[in-house]
Amino acid sequence: MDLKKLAAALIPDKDLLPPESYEEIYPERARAPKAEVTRLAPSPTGFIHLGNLYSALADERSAHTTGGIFYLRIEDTDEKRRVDGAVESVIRSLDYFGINFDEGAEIDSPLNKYGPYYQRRRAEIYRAFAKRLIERDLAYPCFCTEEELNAVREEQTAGKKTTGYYGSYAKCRSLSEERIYANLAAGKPYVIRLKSQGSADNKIIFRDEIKGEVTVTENDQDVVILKSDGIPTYHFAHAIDDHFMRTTLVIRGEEWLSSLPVHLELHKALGFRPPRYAHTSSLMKMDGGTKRKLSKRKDPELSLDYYRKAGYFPLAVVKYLMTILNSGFEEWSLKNPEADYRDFPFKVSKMGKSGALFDLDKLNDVSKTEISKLSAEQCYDFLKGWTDEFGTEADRQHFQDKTYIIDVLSLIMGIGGKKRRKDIERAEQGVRLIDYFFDDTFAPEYNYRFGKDTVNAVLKSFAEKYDPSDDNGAWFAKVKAIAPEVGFAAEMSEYKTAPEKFGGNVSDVAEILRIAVTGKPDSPDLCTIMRILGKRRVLKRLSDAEIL
RNA sequence: GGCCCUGUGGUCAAGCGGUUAAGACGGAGCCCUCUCAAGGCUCAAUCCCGGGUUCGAUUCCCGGCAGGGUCACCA
Repeated sequence: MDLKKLAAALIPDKDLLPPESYEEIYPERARAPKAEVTRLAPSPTGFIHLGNLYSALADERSAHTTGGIFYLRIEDTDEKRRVDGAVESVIRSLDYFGINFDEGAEIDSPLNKYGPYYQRRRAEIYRAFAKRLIERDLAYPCFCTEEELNAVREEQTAGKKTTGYYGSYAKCRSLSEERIYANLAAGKPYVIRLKSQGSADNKIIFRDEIKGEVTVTENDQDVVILKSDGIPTYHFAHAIDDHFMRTTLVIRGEEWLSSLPVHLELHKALGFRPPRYAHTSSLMKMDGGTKRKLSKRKDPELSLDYYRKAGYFPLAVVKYLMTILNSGFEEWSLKNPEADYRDFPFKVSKMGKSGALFDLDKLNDVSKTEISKLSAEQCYDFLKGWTDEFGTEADRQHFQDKTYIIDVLSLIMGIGGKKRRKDIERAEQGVRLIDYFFDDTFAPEYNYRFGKDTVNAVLKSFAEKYDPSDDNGAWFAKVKAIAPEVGFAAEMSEYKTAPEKFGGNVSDVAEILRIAVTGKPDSPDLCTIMRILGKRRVLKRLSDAEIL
């Protein structure tokens, strides 16, 4: 059979470049020996999720800790799945979490010399190589219909055979020249398949950057490389793109491990040296009694929007992911609390081999400590950013008064002091925590644990003694002084030795005042709260709180 | 079902033939304290099972079992 003629008939494109020329068009990158070139290669199917972020972070860190390049390639070979605006959304979402590309689709960079970065725009490259494969008898046309393929699969399943297009099941592999041209003349649609040279009897020992030595079966499947619309499949596009974009390290989910033999054979057929691969274990979730991969449909916590809405600090999400990515990160963070996470010596080889369960408690903990490190200004910006988008009208109103909010936050969060409040995981909690500092959202619940006479006596007595210029010591001395007036112990030690002799103690006096002023039995330092609220408001709240 | 990956406390996990089997989150308790928060201290809790190899296996080998993944003209 005249393969050159066949190739020309199958891929009649006029001005395809000779495949070899691409080696010069996309030369090896000048880079330091250890610098990694990595990529994120999403299909533009819509919104990016936590799994993507996780993977992107591994890519980005691998590139940037080695002085390499991290680029964005769009795998848009499946027209049906395309969603408008998806690319911008990927870039924006990642940017929100502080992850940026050096190069690639929609990235404004002088480094963009390996594009186009959309696979649909690289059609001629794939077709040039497919043509070359046909000429070399490493690929052939297949006219099988979906029905025929399904029938074969059913037969294979029934006979407990390996499913797929291989060996004697690969009918079109041995089509006669006449038959091929007749089909072509009849206008039958066709795909181009790889003519596999492998055998399922052979094992390949492969070194994965995460899993270590992996034993896989050699590929013997005549996989489709060009679909009937002339667009490549993922497998084919991956081999060509990662070669010519000079990717050194392909980091992808472990669901790809099973198609690794295909990729290895494709690289061989194409005459490329394969990149190094790192197959990451996936994020899992506990469902019922068993673990399962986090799912886009079922699990809202997979969506990145979920974290934005809930008001997690973006850096916290990233750091949480870092703790899963490299377990040494957590210990390192503890030793270097002020350090930028980017200074951590990230290594793909240190990534866990087994799928980690997504742990909300841990995320909450990381988020708490990140928020507790914010300056008053940063805290204000963070909370304001959240209220602008997700808060109530009242919240937005409150955040107009920046100086007042900053005073409140400094107190509530303990900013500047030695004791930082460290229980705010999400912006929303922080915003709700300061409601009582505003008259319109002050919603007291007067749940006193003492009777009317005691409560009113405490309230009245304090109102008489109250002087806004008192410092903490003077303020507390006054609170103490009220205790004996209502039969409470002024000293805790005194109370502890004989609790039955008193109706209560100083902390109970403080509790009554606290409920009156903040509307709740718990709050930060009451003295400071009163100072921020101001005399007029304090006195009003004290009298409003009396039991009638 | 075939093939592949994984298997240390509830969770994330160090560990690479000899350890009292780290640490973190979560849980329980105590202390401190005007309450909350924070902080300090203490406690409970782990090597999937069975065979080997070895003086000695969590660690190496084999076999089970369990969980996950994958078997498309989707990526």
